[in-house]
Amino acid sequence: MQLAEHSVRSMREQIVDTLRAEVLAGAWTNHAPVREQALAERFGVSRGPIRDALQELSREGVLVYRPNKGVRVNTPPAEAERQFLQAMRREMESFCLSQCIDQLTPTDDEQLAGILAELTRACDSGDLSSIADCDLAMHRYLVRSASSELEAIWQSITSRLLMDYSRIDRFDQIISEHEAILEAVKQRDLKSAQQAINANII
Amino acid sequence: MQLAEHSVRSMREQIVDTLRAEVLAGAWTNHAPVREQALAERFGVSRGPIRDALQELSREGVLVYRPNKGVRVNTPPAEAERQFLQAMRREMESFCLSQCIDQLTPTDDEQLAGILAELTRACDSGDLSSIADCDLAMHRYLVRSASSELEAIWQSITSRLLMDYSRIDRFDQIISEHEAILEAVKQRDLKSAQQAINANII
DNA sequence: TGATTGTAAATTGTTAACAATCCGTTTGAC
DNA sequence: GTCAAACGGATTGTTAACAATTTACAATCA
Repeated sequence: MQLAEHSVRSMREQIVDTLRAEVLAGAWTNHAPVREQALAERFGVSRGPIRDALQELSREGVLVYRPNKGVRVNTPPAEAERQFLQAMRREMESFCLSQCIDQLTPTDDEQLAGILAELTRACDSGDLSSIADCDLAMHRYLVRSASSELEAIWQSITSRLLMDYSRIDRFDQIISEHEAILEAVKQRDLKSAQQAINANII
Repeated sequence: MQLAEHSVRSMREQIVDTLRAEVLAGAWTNHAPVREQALAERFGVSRGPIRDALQELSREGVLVYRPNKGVRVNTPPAEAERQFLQAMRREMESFCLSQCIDQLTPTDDEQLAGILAELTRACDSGDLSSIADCDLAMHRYLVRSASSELEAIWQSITSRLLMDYSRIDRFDQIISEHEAILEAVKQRDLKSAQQAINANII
């Protein structure tokens, strides 16, 4: 349940999180290849950690790696695959809820409330990248509370699903959906929480 | 459907495949940390490609990475998690079969028959590492035929499941189960193939 | 013209040296 | 004797230079 060791974000993790958020927010096209040197200069490090980050994002499905040719932004999955991944994500989050909900503490409730508050701010300011970030942060928090093992799998499913994340509109709806999730979790009401999550994953 | 570009195995992929097979065959304990320098000397390369391989295996769940402390062999999942992962693997392979079975060619049949032949040889010689390898190779072939995207997710699920792969006995049963899979696939009989796969994934 | 080969620049892949961190041991104060 | 700080070897993290490969473009030939 504890999320210790989290202040220790390695250089690679920071780069990964930044780049993933940008790609999923649609900031990059998949026409031009991603150049290591340019990213190294931007982040003020050498190409080593950049290569590490690009490799991780490739394994996650955000980028595509081809030997000796570098990486590009991945394309969204085909429709049948997308529906299957969606079903997997639902099942996974339902399972994680069932595993963790009875072990959550008031501290966890506060953490989730904090994420919700940040999501609200992001919606107010219309910061798409930040909205996508906060949206995922709440789901990730629950998955991680259940199992850090499943978190990696959840991430690669979710990243692939969000490769065509064109659904960032209806800010008020996003907020209310996440309020419903938080409320059900606070009540430790598994069934309601699972329903709220399923309603949010469309 | 084509599996082109497969002769181009990068150094990293070769190392990853070798180490994964060894860990899943139980050749390593999780008591001692994995040392980069030792592996570099063994494979005759510098630490760079080794680090890449270890990072990939960590993301896959075979190893566990801790900043500044290197990697160790991962521990098997808890029982509830194991059952969930098993269900995911079944659903995933069923889905992949439904996607690819009608597009398989006689060439694919030959490939699968070749894997089965190699599995039989491995069982005869009792080479556990090779048995595990061939077992997975047939499943992977079908998953990859459906979607190279899903292959990465399938791999990380399967690797975690096989962290306690103590079930390598009954060689004759392993062979007959895979013969049943191949036969159903050859007939392009989706239902039978899915049943055969489900029977094999225990 | 159109295809093909040769060449140079750009890019990725690998290496070895250096920096930062961890961990077991020793040292020293109390 | 016990505990904590300091030392030193071992290990991981990062960097910059070098090697191998790809790519774009120009020159050559049918």
